[in-house]
Amino acid sequence: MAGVSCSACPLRRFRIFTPFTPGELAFQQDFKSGELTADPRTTLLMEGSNAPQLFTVLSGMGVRYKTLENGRRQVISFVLPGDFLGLQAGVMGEMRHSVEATTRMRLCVFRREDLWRLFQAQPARAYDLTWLGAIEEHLLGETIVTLGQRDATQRIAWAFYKLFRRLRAVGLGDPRGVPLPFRQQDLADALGLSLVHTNKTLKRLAAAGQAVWSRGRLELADPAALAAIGLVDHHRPERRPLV
Amino acid sequence: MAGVSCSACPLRRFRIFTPFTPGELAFQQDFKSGELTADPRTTLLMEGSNAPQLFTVLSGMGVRYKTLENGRRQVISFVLPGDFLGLQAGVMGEMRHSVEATTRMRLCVFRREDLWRLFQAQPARAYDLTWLGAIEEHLLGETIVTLGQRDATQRIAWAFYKLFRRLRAVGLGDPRGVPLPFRQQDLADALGLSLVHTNKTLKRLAAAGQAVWSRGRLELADPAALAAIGLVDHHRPERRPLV
DNA sequence: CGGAAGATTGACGAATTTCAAGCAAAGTGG
DNA sequence: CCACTTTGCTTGAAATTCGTCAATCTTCCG
Repeated sequence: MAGVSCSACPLRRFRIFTPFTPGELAFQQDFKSGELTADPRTTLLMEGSNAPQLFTVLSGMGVRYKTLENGRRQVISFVLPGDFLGLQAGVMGEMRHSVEATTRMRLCVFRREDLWRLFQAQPARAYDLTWLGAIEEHLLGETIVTLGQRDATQRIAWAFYKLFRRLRAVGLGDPRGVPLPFRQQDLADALGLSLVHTNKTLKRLAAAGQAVWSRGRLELADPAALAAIGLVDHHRPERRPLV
Repeated sequence: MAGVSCSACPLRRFRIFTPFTPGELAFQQDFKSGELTADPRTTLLMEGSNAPQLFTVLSGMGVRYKTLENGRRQVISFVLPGDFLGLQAGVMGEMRHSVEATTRMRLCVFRREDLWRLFQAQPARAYDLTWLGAIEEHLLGETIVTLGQRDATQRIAWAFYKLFRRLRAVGLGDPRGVPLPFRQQDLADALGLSLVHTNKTLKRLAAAGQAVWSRGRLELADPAALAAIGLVDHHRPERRPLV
């Protein structure tokens, strides 16, 4: 699976090769590279934990989620290559949601102290980080709009379109389709729908020839048409020139 | 209405008294103080605009919202004293949602250029800003969980409890209740519910003696009980010591 | 081959939306 | 000060989306 170069990490200048307590996490770590590999199902960050690590996703995918007392799970967002993980814990002191690897993932690891040193010594990089945060905040805002105002078909169309664009932007897939290694249950939990209703809506989208998602691959006949169904708000966030 | 001191602005050292084009916005501005007053219904930031201003809310309340092509509106979050507005535009170049004043508001104004100068010269303040961003991101994540997994009663209980806590934290109201000058329609749009269903659910909460919201004031008999109904995740974000 | 995880389907019920009025409070102009 | 208007709140009934239950099927893997 293609990925993102480690040179894309906002903190790359401050990379520190943090050894983990052996067995502390089910990670295999390559100390030479400062990278880390996580197997599918591994919890990278756990809600309530005071994780001292920050990650940049180099390759692989996962989910951020939160579990309620009543057992229901909400997937807050899908984690794709290029995403930055742990800023919340880094800055608030504690994760308020969990992050789990869906596929095998490669990650670039930093320590929390690096974050503060970054702000002191590399304002441009700190600004980049804030930019990443704003992008993420924007995505969460759009997700709120989706959960609040769109019906099942629109939600799925919206999600498919956004995932397609995000994945294409990091070089994955081709103009016809992208890898999407999640379960229907993950999508249902992300969109606030039941598994059954998600399944039936998926079926309808496929029957209509608009989107086929099977065996971990999402194929879109006409992304623009799907965007229209999902009432997608077109906007390409661009890096704002400093000043 | 009580408020927040301007000295709480993360950018206070960089305050610049930006004169607006007269009549450009329906604002009354006090040039001497670098503050700005917005009347109810005034749009502070508009979706799609390239607003050169950033604000800290000193007093008053408003809503962030986004309107869909189909006319439906989603309130992304309620804007309370102490909130920072416009970071998205400041860093992404364009607002992706609008912000409207509900009550009369007092704001502290900055220019976008100040943001970059802040990162260069005041790393601690830049860090504060990132901290604010992380808090906001956390709130949006919780909102997603609410819209995705909670039913109408739980959503309203959750919203009431969170608003109560946030308002109390900035010194508004008293242990029995807080000012909440929004319309039922605003709450409905924030929680992804219809006005009718919101109204009936509010009625039930009031009849059960759990929360009474009328004439702009929200009274909670027992905040903890309401939190339980709303399955609220207890957590008090604290300022993380640097390093 | 057997087991487990995930996908699929139909039937039924519950939560929520929409539609359609009517009511109350607060402003506005004469 | 009073019609008149506007905005927001309230209520009932009908329509619908969506969730739950229960079962079956498929795929994958050891």
